[in-house]
Amino acid sequence: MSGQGGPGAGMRIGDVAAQAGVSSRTLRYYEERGIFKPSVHTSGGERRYGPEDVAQLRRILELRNGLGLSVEEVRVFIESERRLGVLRSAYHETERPAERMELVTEAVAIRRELVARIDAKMAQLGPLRQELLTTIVRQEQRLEELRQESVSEPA
Amino acid sequence: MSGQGGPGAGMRIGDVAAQAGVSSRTLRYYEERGIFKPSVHTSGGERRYGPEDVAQLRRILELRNGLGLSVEEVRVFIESERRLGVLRSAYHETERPAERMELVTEAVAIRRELVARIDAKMAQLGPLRQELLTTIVRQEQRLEELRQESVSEPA
DNA sequence: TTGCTCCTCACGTCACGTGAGGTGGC
DNA sequence: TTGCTCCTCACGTCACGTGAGGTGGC
Repeated sequence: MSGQGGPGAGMRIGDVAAQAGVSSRTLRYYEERGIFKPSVHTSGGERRYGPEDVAQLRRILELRNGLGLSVEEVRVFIESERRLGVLRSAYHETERPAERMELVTEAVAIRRELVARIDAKMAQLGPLRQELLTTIVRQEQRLEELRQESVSEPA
Repeated sequence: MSGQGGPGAGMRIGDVAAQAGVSSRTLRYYEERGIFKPSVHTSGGERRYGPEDVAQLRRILELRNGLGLSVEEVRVFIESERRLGVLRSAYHETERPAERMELVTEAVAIRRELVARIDAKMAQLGPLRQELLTTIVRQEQRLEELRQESVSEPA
């Protein structure tokens, strides 16, 4: 036992937030909205986050930053992942095939929709990037011209 | 004169909004924040938008949706484009080379930063997309298995 | 004991959504 | 004249930001 490197167990909210590039307030807000809670609260009332919590947070921010999902949309996705985890651990036991098929079908639909969103976003980003680069190249040529002018005609 | 196809000149706010996939409120809000105003107001106080306005709006939404820029960030970008337009039209007249170089340098910097943002976003989206697809394939295999089960073992 | 971070209210802000009540245009 | 859309307040909401005032832990 021990060798955990720390006092209690898990990281404090400020460290988790800083590492993820968000504020402590954001983590508390996510907890309030039911999408991200710490595995442990200390007796003094402080939140402590384990490695799985940190991984979960990374996932949430990936969906938020990359796809611009709302907190509610993230909640639906996380919920679907959680239910699939339950399903996997109870693979051939309690659940009836019909129920499992329903869950998996729903999960596939959610993921398909996310892929569609990603594709739509990338279809926007590609041309925009290309256009910006073209403009940059053109403006750098203009800069070079202006540099020549300001040398040959100083005042 | 005339042959414009419409009564006054330009589109009404509801049509512009619907075509762009946003609400009228959003357009009024953008006007309030100084990033998007109609070229004409009718005597009755209604907003009328021309084709250049529609193109401008498309650009704004591209930056908002694709990159998640705030209204203020969009304003800075639009402002930079506007000043470059002025610069271009007054190419060899009023502006001194030093001023022009300053403006162009600033514009290049803004665009470089946007390209960097796009690259960062695409670097996030690619792997996420791949992971979702992998999961989808795996879950569809599971669905097929469950289908087999529900046939061979109906009750 | 002193800092530092944490805690819970609670009000502020950004980007709109959503009526309330009234006027303009085909 | 009747609908429909437009107008301006103005309050509501979502996702946090930002102190206010107080407690916990190295």
